[in-house]
Amino acid sequence: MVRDKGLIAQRHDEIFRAASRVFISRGYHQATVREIAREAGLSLGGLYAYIKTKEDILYLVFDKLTTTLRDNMRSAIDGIDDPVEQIRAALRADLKTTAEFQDEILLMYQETKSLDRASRRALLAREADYVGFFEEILQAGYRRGLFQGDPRLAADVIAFLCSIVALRRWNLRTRFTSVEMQEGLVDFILRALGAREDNGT
Amino acid sequence: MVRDKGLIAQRHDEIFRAASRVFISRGYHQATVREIAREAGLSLGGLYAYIKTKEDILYLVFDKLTTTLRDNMRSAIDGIDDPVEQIRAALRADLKTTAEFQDEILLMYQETKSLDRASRRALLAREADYVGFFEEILQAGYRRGLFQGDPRLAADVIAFLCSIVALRRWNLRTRFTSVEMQEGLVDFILRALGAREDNGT
Amino acid sequence: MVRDKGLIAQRHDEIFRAASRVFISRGYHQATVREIAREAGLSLGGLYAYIKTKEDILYLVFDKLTTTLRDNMRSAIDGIDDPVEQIRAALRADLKTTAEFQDEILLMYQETKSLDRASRRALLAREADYVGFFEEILQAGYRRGLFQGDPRLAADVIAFLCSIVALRRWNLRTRFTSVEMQEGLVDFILRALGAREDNGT
Amino acid sequence: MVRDKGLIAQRHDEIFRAASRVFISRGYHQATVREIAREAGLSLGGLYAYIKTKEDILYLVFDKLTTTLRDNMRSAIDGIDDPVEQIRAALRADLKTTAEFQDEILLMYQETKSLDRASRRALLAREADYVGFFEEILQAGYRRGLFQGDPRLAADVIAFLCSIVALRRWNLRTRFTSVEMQEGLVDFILRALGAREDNGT
DNA sequence: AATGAATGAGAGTTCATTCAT
DNA sequence: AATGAATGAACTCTCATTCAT
Repeated sequence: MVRDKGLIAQRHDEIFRAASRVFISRGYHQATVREIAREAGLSLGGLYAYIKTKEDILYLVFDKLTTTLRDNMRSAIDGIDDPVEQIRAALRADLKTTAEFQDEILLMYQETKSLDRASRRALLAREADYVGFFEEILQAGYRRGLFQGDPRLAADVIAFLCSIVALRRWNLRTRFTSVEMQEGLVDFILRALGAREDNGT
Repeated sequence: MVRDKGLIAQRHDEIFRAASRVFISRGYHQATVREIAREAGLSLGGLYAYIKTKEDILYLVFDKLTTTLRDNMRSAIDGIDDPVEQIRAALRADLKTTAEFQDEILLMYQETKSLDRASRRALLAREADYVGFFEEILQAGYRRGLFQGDPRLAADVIAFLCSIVALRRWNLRTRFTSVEMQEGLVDFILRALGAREDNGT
Repeated sequence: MVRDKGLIAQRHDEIFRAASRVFISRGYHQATVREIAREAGLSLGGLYAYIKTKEDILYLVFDKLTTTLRDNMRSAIDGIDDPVEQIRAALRADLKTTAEFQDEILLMYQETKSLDRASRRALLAREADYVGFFEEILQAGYRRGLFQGDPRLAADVIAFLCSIVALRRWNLRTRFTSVEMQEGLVDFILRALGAREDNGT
Repeated sequence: MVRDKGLIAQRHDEIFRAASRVFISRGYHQATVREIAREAGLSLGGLYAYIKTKEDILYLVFDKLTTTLRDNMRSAIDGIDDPVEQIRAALRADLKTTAEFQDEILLMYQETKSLDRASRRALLAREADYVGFFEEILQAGYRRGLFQGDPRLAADVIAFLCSIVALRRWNLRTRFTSVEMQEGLVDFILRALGAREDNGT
């Protein structure tokens, strides 16, 4: 309905931010489109000029989020060669981003099911890609004898483990500081990988 | 409304089973109380004789589930003394139960937020108890020098990691068999714990 | 808003054509003003410079249509003197025009009710005028003893009967060719009028 | 949703009556389901226990109407043998019923288009059946040499002509009494059919 | 103790119309 | 004279819950 590309991008960003807040505080089903419109500073009809359905808003939120996660990950491992250092950097980046967007990530675990088939598939494909980052690093290290165990499974496990920060926050935050948690997790994972220093041999 | 205790227990069990099926296949919000009543073989009014709100049914489902998980865990580690063997048994039990109730566990992660404050707290307290099983074992092993790292954090991490079976099934089941996954996870975790054989010294 | 009379006439014609297409294919209520604007090659605001409400567009369509019907009728009977031949010519003209504008005529029967009181009255007055064409011919023939029955009622009946082509197309077109239908109707009506050749007496 | 068959039949009848009134006075699109519910003495949700969509209500109205028309027609020609007398009886019955249900019949012409494809087809098939009543009579008379012209076309024309009472009421009622109109139409049609008395030869 | 018809608040969505640019 | 983004009232439909029977 609205033609102006720049305006659409700007509004989508506003809607993304407003919807994230509303979905996080009320949940997808409890949230009303009216609330999102109000939070985004739009009228109800105005909001509907930029989306087709309520579900579209949810997808918009997830789309922005996964794009951010991927970009953060990419720049974190850029320029590092040693697989062990890459894994360390990737883990820290993931844990940091997960901590930053813990509400959004929790939302994603809770509400991916509310997307239609096509959107859900698209989203899960992105998630699988994300696991791919870890897998590539692990495979490279494995070939050089730096890691133990199956690198494919480890990639899935590691990617999942980082989300503990978001999914078990209710429990963790009463027991550990963020630093304890992040360093503890990195150590845990590096031990699990049997990581040894790359001495170049 | 209904007084007969035995009847209440029996009906609750029927409702639990029916509601699990309906919530799992349709999601909590999409599921209607009518559907649950029909699936439980009760009339709508009849169902309301045993519950007060729709949310009650959700809590009932989670209550039965967490009870089952705890009981399974208890009997799994019963009679084993060596902490490493205990952890191994606990992990296998958890992974097995998680695989068996993967739908229910996924539901619990997705819909705990739909409970009211009090029910949510009660549920999370049970979850924390569950982590306690792992923690006790790890503490015992740590005191004997069998494990590395912080046992408190490790307990949380391990308990969470087992739920990967339910939460990332969409990805894992296309890449691994259940046995690969379960054995791979046990190995991964034992390496992370730096587990060494208890030689009694 | 727009002052230029020539421009107004031209735009009205474009709007009439666009709106006819849209109303016919989607129905008056289903049609949106946006669609009409797009079909007319105007912007939404642009369209509103030439009409005041959606209903105005409907009236415009009916106005153009009834004007065309009346003009066609006038030129069809122009220059014919014998009432029987006049009736024959009028019928053929009406049937031909009705077949040509069957969609528009169907629309008029369906949506006249959607006009406001004043517009509806104006439209029905034109329709009554149209019946007048037939009545004048019949009255003239009746005075010369060429027709039987009440010429006033016959006029209404005949005018209505021609619209069968538009209103019952769904049924007729599966059973008759256009020529069968048109000739059959003319014969039917002439028999009903008890039409006899004007032998001048 | 509601199980009780008797109750469903009774409510459907109430809904039919209420909806007829509302649709006739406001038109299908202007009418709201709330109005229909109120007019039927039901709550909004209560109404929806007996219908699935607003369109269902429209179909219900048309269904009851066409059933009534057909039944009236059947009993009108029952027991008459002479085709001319049958046609006369059929015409009178049709004109009488059409006059009685003129609002409903006008509504049917206006709003059949608002039904979905399947319902529309079902309705038009009933209409075609109705034409069949006339056609059978005409064919029988034609074989005995009592009528002129194509009986198939005549059947369509006659069936349509009777609806003039409903479709052109706005014009006719200012010019004729009901009796004038009905008798005038019967005469018009019998002349058009070239009907002659059946003298048994 | 059981039934299921009834309630009505509230949801997502559409679209005629306006008006700042 | 033209544009199209914005408005918000109004619509259809759903469903947790109640309560007369």
